[in-house]
Amino acid sequence: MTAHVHPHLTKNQALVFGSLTEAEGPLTAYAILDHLRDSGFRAPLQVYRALDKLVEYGLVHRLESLNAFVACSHSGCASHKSAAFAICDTCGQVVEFSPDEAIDLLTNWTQDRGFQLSKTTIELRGVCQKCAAAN
Amino acid sequence: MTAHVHPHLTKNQALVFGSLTEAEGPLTAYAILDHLRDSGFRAPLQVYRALDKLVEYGLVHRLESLNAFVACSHSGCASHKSAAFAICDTCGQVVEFSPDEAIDLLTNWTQDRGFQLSKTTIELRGVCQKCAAAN
DNA sequence: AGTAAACGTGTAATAACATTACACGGGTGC
DNA sequence: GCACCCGTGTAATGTTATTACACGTTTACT
Repeated sequence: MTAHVHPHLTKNQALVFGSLTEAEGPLTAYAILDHLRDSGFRAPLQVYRALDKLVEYGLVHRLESLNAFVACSHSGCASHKSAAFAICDTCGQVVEFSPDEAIDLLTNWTQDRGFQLSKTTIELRGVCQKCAAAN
Repeated sequence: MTAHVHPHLTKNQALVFGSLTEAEGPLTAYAILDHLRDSGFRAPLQVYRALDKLVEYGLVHRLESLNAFVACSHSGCASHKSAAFAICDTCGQVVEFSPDEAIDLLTNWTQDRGFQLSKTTIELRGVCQKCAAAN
């Protein structure tokens, strides 16, 4: 982080980022590859390379529990220290939020133990209000 | 959850659980398979089936960011509401802890939004004190 | 005892996710 | 010019997880 707010995106990075921003929810690398076949993508590596950079720039997050990727909700806004995700197992929708207090508590835990934290993963799985209401 | 504290383990489940408790740190399903070849294991599915049950019983946790599994530190003790993991990227050691306050905050967030939480994943990646000291 | 249901097991094949290795091309700066 | 860095293209391979099918054991009900 401490990244450029508007890093220059290469052609492939822009295509991958476009796929993710157009999508309603998270996409796997191979789903992105399929979307971009018409744009000339041929191999998984083209997607993974772009994703690596986009994640590094903070424009995209990886969802570990899904092996998938989402565009950051706060693009252009580097205000949050770290992100958490509520993932609906019924409709696949993902809500990104910034539980700063909870993250502070976790960060304190690590500092108390001399653990040098580099990445925090918080993912909440369940059923969103809309899907729960729909039974 | 609300599981038996001492569920009966089948032969395969006991073998897989044994591999994980003997191991220093997390193991992938295929690493477990390799360990158990001499005990007659032949296919990944034998491992995955046992792991599914062990996770269901609360005896084993899956580490999403590692695609690996660890024996629960609190085996036989169902006291914690949910677990978090500090994972050292240098030595691979995993420390399990129960950040109840942080989890309460996250749970409140979901309740405020009518999100029915079923699973919480909290994984902290970084470098443990020992490895940091060793440079 | 007979038998159906539930569960565990064994095996093979395949699907899904991710990386390594190698070659090439376009810029930048000496 | 040429060395260096970065992005790209392609193929092959490695790693993680699931589906499908067959069979055996236990449980529980009649």
